[in-house]
Amino acid sequence: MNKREKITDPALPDADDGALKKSRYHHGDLRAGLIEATRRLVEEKGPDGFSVSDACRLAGVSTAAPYKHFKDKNEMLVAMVMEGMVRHRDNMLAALEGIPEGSPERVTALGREYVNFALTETGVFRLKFGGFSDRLEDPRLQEAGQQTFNIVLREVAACRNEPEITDDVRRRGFLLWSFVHGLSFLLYDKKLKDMGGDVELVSMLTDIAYRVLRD
Amino acid sequence: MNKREKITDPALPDADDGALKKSRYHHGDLRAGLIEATRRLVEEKGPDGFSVSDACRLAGVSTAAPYKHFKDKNEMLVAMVMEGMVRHRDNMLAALEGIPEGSPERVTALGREYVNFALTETGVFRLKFGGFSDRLEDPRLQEAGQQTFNIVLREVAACRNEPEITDDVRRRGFLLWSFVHGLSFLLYDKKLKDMGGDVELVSMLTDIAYRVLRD
DNA sequence: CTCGCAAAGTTAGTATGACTAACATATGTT
DNA sequence: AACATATGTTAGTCATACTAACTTTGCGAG
Repeated sequence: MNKREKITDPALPDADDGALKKSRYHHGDLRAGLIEATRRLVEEKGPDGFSVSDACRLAGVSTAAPYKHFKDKNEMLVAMVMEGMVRHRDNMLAALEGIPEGSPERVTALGREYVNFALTETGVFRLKFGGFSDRLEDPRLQEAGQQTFNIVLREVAACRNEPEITDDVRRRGFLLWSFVHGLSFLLYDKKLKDMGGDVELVSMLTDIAYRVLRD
Repeated sequence: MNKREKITDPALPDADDGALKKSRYHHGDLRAGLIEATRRLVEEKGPDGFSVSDACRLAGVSTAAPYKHFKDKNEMLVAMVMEGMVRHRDNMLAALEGIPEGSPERVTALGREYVNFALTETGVFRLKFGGFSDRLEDPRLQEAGQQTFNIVLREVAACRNEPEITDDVRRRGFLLWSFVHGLSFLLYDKKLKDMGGDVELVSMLTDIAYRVLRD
């Protein structure tokens, strides 16, 4: 899915030495490079283990370089999470492909993809929802999240044969969201395994969707 | 930014203020004092805004003092969260008082108290479940959480007229936990208000308990 | 009672990380 | 070609986690 090269091109060891050290003073697209480095490190070390210095080392620049592109560490994280949310939304939309309109399977597909993202891009997910710092409450992030939730609401409305997104639809959507959201956290924490549960994720999602979409 | 003074009353140095600081060379119970300071600060500044130095200032000791009682910052947090989990469990047990055995109201009462704790002691809750650092995965914390979940399982079993905690009970309990867990996160993030929802927490809990405990 | 030792504090110092200031180099109009 | 600007660097400040080595205090054995 993601084809990423090394962030800093190894930049061939200057075959013609003697000449001035002409090896790329400018990175090319450091902003993107830093976001990618941030993403990797957050996934690897966790949101609180991440440091700007590490990102700089990964990107191969000095520790002052990021501040030409981001106000501070927090803005780096916000930018990274923002990209993640876009992927999140795209993945959810893609998960709907080929499933007939108005069927509950569309809702469970969204749920599965939600959990999947949370478990795959744990760092992003936890930064966005884990209550890391109040500082991460950027309006653009809120907006992106809202858009994603609207996808769910649309499907719930379709399942309920509602032409509009009514309060009832919103309520059911929120119930489903709560469940899937909590599930994401608990599965990451391995709570299911801890209690010796051998429950299948899909059957659980189907179960809850059935319960919440009915009546 | 740091306008912090000592919180404890500077007057009456010999008075036992029972708070965080004693004026003697030896604190008396610095371990407890530091845990309390940690709790306050985590609630105030958030889990990631917390610093050992701040806790020391609050407790009125030097920045090296904590290391006579805790291995490192992480152990301070673990100790603090541990105390929180005990409160959490006690609160949930207390919430059951006076509600007839085997009634679904007992389950919703547990849910209400769960959410209430998450919203009241946000810092503790997020430290435990927000996925801060893997380092916080102390077996004693896992154990404490398991005990609390067992309270839920017992009530679910009673509602279902099961003498034992069967796989079915465990499954339904887990569904409920997921929901309430996710709800805790979303409510803190104010997602409900953001979507213009005017849904009552209690009615929502009753709703979901009804759906999951039935059939 | 007091002696001495361990527990519990202290000060001073190291290492690392976030961020800033001042300087250096590349880049793209014109 | 030249300058303005974007983008990068080095060097330094400040805060924090943690350690080392010293000091004070409580307390138990003789």
